Amino acid sequence: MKILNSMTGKKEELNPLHPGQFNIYACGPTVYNYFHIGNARPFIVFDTLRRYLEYRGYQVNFVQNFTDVDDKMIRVAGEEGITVRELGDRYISEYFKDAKALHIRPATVHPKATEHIGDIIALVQKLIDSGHAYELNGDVYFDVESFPGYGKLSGQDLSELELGARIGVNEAKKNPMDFALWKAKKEGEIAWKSPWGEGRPGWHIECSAMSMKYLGETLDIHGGGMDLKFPHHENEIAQSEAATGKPFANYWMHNGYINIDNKKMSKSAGNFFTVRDILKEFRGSAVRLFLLSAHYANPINFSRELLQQAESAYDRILNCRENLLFVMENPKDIAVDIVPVISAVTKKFNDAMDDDLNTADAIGDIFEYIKELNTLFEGGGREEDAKAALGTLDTLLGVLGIEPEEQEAVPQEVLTLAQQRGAARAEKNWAEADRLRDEIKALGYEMKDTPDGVKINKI
RNA sequence: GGCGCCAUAGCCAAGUGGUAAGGCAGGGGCCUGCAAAGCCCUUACCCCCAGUUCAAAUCUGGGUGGCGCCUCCA
Repeated sequence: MKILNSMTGKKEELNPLHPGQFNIYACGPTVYNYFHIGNARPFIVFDTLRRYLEYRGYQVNFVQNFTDVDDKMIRVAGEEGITVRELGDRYISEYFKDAKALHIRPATVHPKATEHIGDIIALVQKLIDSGHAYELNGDVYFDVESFPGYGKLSGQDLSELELGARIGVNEAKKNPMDFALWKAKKEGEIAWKSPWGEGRPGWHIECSAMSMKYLGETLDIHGGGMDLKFPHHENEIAQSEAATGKPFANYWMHNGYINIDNKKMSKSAGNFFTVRDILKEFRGSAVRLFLLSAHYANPINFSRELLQQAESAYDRILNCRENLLFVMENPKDIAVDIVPVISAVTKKFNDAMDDDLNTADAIGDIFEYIKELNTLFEGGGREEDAKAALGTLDTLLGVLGIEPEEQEAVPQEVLTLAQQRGAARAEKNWAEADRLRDEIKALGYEMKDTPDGVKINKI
């Protein structure tokens, strides 16, 4: 498999550090609010990467953190009159609800910053001891000039950066680009004891401390949104590599933004849609189909119309599944040569995914497969063939996290009406058949008559 | 100012040297008592101008338009 490594800007063969196993770290949310669809993109992209690697037989250790203490957390908790801890607990639990609805599997570990203060302090101390960080009135800063590779991920040159950089609040910093590893407590703020007095961790250090704790000093893949490339990921590299002297991550992956009217969606700009709200109107699988319909690194525009298109496309998938299910329940002794079709789609799908996780191409392959199945099974078929076809379809959809939700059972009342309609049709009593069809529709169900029987679906 | 990305049909979107996947929407047809589903047909001067090449949507140079990072942000 090849992956576009943001560090080198090139597509590279993805080889794990340890055979058969991938250690992946992805930056998770700051839990001060529901997450929006833009936040959801990396969750879904890296969940899909993880699913694909597992499908290809790798064991994947996937770590995604929760940032549960920072300026925003403190501010919002203050506004709501609750503790930072309470705020974090609330939105972590809300995160899991939305994530589940989007079929984002829980990570192997979801570490919280507040539960790793000891690890963070140890890492900061190590950086001070090795001359890469310095204390200043209870704050601790990373000395960017002590790390020669600073800027290598984002392609930024330290001397150029200084031109554009805002002058640091703390004029005493050695370099304006020096960033906080530890922040001294301000009145009323949550704080932990440390060798430099009471305070709390800076944002960047938590990811270094937690990723290395769970995945080792060198990760296979580190992922996140484009906007984290600088400074967050740059800083993670500086801290981690300064501390260990080893490469921090072998591959970096960055997903593109979700835009509204071609402008970046962000909480600060106020032009965002929460996943919670979107899920009131659209199904999780449709949202996933929408997000995976473009390459992960490209920007994608968000609109209701586009989501509606994804909904229709998803219906096409569901219809195919239903048709196969129907064949399985009403088998005919007509052999379908399904094996070559299955191996062909599997190969095409794998090739697409192997090429830097080209989900758009992979989805196209699935739809081609669907068209083939619709044709092959049009006149019915054997149960085993339909079962094999459906199994492959579900496997491939599963890699993309497109998983049909459990359907509620059709009520007996509707089944009875459907039977009556069947009888009326047999007698060619069309008026009665139409009446029953409308009655079923009024109950929220849709008829699909076939020569072999009746299919019933909830609308 | 520095660094970087994008431009393919009405709407999305693959394709990175050999004359354009797929989905949605529209039109026509088949099937069908009706409806639904499905199938077939149909819609592209690949932003512009040069250049390289037997051959370019694909490579090079120059434009034009749009976006992002450099400051919390997925």
